[in-house]
Amino acid sequence: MLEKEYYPQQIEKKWFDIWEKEKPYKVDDDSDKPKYYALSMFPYPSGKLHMGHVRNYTITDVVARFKKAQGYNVLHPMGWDSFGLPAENAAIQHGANPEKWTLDNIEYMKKQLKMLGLSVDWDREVTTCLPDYYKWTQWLFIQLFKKGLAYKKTAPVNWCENCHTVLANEQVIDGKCWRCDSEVTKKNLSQWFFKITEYSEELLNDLNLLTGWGDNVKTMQSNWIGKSNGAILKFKVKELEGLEIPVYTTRPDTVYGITYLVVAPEYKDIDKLTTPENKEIVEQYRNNAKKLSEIERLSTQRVKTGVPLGTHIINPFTGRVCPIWVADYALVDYGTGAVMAVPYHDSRDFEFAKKYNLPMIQVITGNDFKEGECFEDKQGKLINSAQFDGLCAEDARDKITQFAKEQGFGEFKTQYRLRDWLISRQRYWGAPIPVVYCPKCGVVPIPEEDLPVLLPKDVDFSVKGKSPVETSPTFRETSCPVCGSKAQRETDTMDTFVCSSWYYMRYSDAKNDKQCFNKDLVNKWLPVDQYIGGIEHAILHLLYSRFFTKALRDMGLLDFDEPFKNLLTQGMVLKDGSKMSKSKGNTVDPDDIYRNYGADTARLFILSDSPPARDFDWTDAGVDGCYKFICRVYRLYSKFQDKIKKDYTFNFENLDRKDADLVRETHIAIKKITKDIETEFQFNTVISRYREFVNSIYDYIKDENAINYDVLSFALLTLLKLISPVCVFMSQEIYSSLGFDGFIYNLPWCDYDENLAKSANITLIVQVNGKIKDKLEVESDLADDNLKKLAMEAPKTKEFIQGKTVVKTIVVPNKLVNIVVK
RNA sequence: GCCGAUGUGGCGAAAUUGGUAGACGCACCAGACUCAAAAUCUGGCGUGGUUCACCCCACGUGCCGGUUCGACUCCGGCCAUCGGCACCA
Repeated sequence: MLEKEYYPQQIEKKWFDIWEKEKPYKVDDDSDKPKYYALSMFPYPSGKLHMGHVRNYTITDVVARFKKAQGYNVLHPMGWDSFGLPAENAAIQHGANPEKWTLDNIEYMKKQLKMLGLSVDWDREVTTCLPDYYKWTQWLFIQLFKKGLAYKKTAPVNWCENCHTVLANEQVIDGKCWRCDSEVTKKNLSQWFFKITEYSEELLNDLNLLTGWGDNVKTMQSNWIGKSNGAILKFKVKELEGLEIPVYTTRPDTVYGITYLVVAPEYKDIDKLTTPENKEIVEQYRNNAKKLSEIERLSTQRVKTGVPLGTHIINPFTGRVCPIWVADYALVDYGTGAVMAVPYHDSRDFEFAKKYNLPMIQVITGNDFKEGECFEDKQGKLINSAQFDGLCAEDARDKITQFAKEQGFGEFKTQYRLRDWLISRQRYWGAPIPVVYCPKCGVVPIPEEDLPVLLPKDVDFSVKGKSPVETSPTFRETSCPVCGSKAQRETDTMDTFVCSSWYYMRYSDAKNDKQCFNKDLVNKWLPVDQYIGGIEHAILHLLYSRFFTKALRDMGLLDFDEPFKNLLTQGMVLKDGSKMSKSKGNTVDPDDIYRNYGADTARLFILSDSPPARDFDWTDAGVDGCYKFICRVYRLYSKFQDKIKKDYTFNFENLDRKDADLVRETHIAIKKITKDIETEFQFNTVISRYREFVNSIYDYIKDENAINYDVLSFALLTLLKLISPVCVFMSQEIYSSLGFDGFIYNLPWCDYDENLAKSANITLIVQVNGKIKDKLEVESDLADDNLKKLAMEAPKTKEFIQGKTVVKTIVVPNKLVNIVVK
């Protein structure tokens, strides 16, 4: 029996317990239904769920339930991105154990997720910080290492002093650490990298395959990869026999305008290139450059500086001898670290040349050319360029590079901005990098049978200035797996983004203790059909995962090219116009909402108002409104629970007008709601349709004596299924109370009849010269001639066309008639 | 500077893809019920004008222009906000 009023707390608790026991969401790998993989970006177990999580997982859950109802075998898993700095910081600040801290948080948040009513198969739960998972992260590292895709090198890397670790380029935002916002400096260190650059071209090209991704994310990735086409040109050094300086340029068409050459302060041959007289000023300049922070160094505002080295290059095209300068506007890690300077046609060179009185030569001309100003036009014509004079710049770029290639001092070159992914971290709470350093054998990976390399527990978090792993008295000293002699273990751990680059594959075979996953299962379930999460991972996680997929494919571990077929980046949850955050004090605790309104209200509200991709403004009034709506729906069923017929039957042809209209409304509701979910997951309009449909039903029952209970039952039972993906607790409660067995989750989606999914009457718009003059209620599906006749005969039409000539009449079936008069 | 997204009532938004602009909701206003309040139900709600009971007219989707019988929607040119990239040669 349904209560008269709706009490979410009792009802939700009841179904929480039943679902926990009966596991209706367990997935069957062997089902012969078509598969559908719905995935949310898994959470970091920070302590408590926030509204961003609620929004993310509710969207995915509704998608999963809808697809299930449509007959798919749906995989909807959940897990924990559970390595990372906050756990370690809690350890340092409060003396907590990172593992306990993390697992406690997981336990709490897991309960919160279950209370939200997610249709998750918890038997596939993945926790990246547990050895049964990170064993396979380590195994994958070793496979990458064997393939040459994981390597160690000494390089200038990003260092965050506050977090006391190195960072990947992707984790440096505007020169600052992505986590703690403190300034990042460069350090020369030996670190582990993944060779993501090996896949630059494919990562860029395959963006075209991702038709289910938004342009915003694709452009961000494309910008990040930063492909440019140009040439390498080699310049002989006049004073040093045999030494050449290669430069990378996208403007080989301007070679005849070179007047000097610039190398970065860290350029490798800089000592050789410096004459004894210039040694002192060059040393001084380089030392100053070293002191600059990344932010200062990369600022476009800064005045360019530099000093001459004293040596010169010979331009092979002109024979011209040009001085070599060191200047920090040249970057050591892009191109070759050296730049050919063409002041007339590059604004940076122009600024520099003006400051130091270096000569300029014009080699391109065009319409907008102004004497004495930098001219960067890429479409102009060449002048002062010997046999290339008169060519348009675009052609000249190819011809000049071709010429250089034939002469042996140049070649075509494609350059990418993307750098290799730095994955080692000097921190404790991560997967240990599974290698040892042997004085005889060098870098040796741990044999597979010895995995996992467990994180040591005997560590001291209070020691400053080094990784806690290094404080373990037992971890570091070991023996070489190859020769058995004394060796040292790597104490760095992996970036957490390594763990999250393959978790969605593990869900396909989460409990496998023999392999990272079975190949058939990963090929069966992946690619992910719908991935949903925040835009903040547009580059980081999504790019790394794409790289992992391609690398694992090339190792033969799987057979697809892209991990995520469709991507929905949901907007932020705002309160009072700004992002919910603890520091602003404008957060809303999901627990409070559960307690006061129930999870169904939270689910309904977070989907209402705004489309998923846009930001969503949380308001207390909005929550109230949704709660009222849920009660309004519930009352319909509690009022008619004795009258609702499970086996309703009626013949549409024999129905009264009023009853037929409700049947039509019902078909219209199915049609529109289905369409709105299928196209772009427009849940805000789905919820509008619920309300419209409920309003129609309330209209229908106004006259209690005129109710046809077969028709009403049809409407109410349809509404119940339509609303069930969103209001999961209430719909289940009503379903069971009405005497149905099992879970409404397993009930198929509703079908509709196209002929009945439209109104019997339409409003015909009558326009004269495109302006609305009248609206007529007419039967739908009338022939054009009939509509025309009706429109012409309408009294208002006559009034407006009187004394004028009808030039033409446009009829849009079921919509309008436009009469054009003169 | 380059690239992307967005721009519609007091607010969140909708618009069958070229055909009634503002569905649905929030807020607000009025009425019913009540001793009263809450809850619930009914109705109103873009701007201006004219009459002021209802009708009618003009304007209105960031701005300017174009195409069309008809434009939030298509085309051209701008502006603003947000986001990404950027001394990348």
